Amino acid sequence: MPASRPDQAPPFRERVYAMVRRIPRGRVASYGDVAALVGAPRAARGVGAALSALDPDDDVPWWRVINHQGRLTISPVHGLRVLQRTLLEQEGVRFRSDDAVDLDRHAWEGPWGDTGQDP
DNA sequence: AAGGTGACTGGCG
DNA sequence: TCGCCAGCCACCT
Repeated sequence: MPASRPDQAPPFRERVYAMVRRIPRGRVASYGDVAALVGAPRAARGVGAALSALDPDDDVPWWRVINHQGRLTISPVHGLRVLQRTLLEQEGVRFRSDDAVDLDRHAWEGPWGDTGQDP
């Protein structure tokens, strides 16, 4: 048996993608929440960087990740911010008059109950 | 290999 | 309550 396993844990980005894929339709999570769920509670910016590196073909629901205030902090270039809002609204996510998502109503509580696995 | 960047946050005035 | 500032982390030259 090998004495060491340096590559046991998947790369940061892969863990982020795997977690974001588990966010249910019509729900949202903050960058910080996702970071904490993948074991890097201070890497909120890293989550944003990981999502910005996604290809259009990837089946990762990146639009369900917003900032902790419920606002869309994605770069407005290329119409991405508008796209994100459109996709969320199509899933039934409601925005308040101040352009923030109603977190009390749509915030994802985490993977608990998703598969019955407790941390 | 060292420095710069960004789809973040929390703290402070 | 709101805006600004500095800290943090992963990734790319």
